Amino acid sequence: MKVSGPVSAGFAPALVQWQRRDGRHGLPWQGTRDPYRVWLSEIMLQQTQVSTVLGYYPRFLDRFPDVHALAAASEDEVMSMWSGLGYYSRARNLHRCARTVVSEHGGSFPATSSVLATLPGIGDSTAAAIAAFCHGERVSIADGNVRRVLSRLLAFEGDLSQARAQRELWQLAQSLLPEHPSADDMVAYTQGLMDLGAGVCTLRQPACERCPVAGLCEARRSNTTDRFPVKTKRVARRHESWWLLVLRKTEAGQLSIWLERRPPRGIWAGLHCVPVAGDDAQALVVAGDHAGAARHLPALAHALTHRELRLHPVLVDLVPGAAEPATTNGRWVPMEQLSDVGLPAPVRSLLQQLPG
DNA sequence: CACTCGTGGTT
DNA sequence: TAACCAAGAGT
Repeated sequence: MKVSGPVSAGFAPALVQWQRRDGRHGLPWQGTRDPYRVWLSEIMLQQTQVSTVLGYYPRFLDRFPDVHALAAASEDEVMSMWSGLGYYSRARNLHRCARTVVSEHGGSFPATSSVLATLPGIGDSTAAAIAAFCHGERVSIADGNVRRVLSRLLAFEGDLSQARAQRELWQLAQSLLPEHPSADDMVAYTQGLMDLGAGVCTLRQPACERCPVAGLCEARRSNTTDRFPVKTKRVARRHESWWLLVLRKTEAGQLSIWLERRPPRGIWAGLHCVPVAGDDAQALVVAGDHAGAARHLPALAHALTHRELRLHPVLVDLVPGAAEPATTNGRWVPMEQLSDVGLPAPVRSLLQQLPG
């Protein structure tokens, strides 16, 4: 699967030149070839917008300045720093990857994309990004930006909701790489693909008048940019109601919340959370003999990729000397220490604005 | 391969 | 506003 004609010859040079003049250069993870910093940014940026990562990356880097610091940390420390960023398997794999790099690679990240892709949490696209940015390897990233830019450039008709078409397009991406790039060329080219997708070749209303390769673009020529990328399948989102039992107690002037650890698989796996029940009655069973004091707070909606959650908080203040909650593997966490615990975003939000 | 996994922004 | 999706990977 290759691209021929003027597109293959002109695309990469035009993109590289454009990126150097008009692309982004001031992001916190740019201007370095430190694999740790590049790797961390790429993991955080998976399915996550730049504006969101900007609020996490500097703090995370400050707390874990290098791969050794991250490897030495506990998983709970890592999860607390990741809390709110979502897709928490990324954080667990990040931690595992740091420990693997230290224990099996002498503390240095592998230099090639193929070896990088064997590490936890690093797939083909992330491996390519790290290798291109840090070592100038001639390999293409394969993210959403690339799929959109190239599917328009080539008027690629494959259905990108299918894995086979994605692989096919990735092969085309490989054939569009600069022919004999320097390391700096690969940095500019890789960044250029993302910058073009993020700021010019956008999902809706692409700014073709600002596009450096508009003259090569088949979708532009045929005025069909809105048909690409082709995706047929839709996300099926089912609705569920969850009851969140907020158990609260005061001991020695210390206000605490009862938190459990979520199961190792599924939604919010491994995070801390208030007890979750499938209905109101189950929540009150967990609350035990204090259910009478339960206060039902207004429900809040929380959308995940495949589910639409309706969360029903039930607040119970335990009296001094009351029996422990009827749950296992839970513990009391003082309100002041919630910032040190990995919590789902809606749960953290809920606990921060409880009524007195 | 199809499915699962968070959260926030955009239209 | 419900739908779509963003620097994807693991199972």
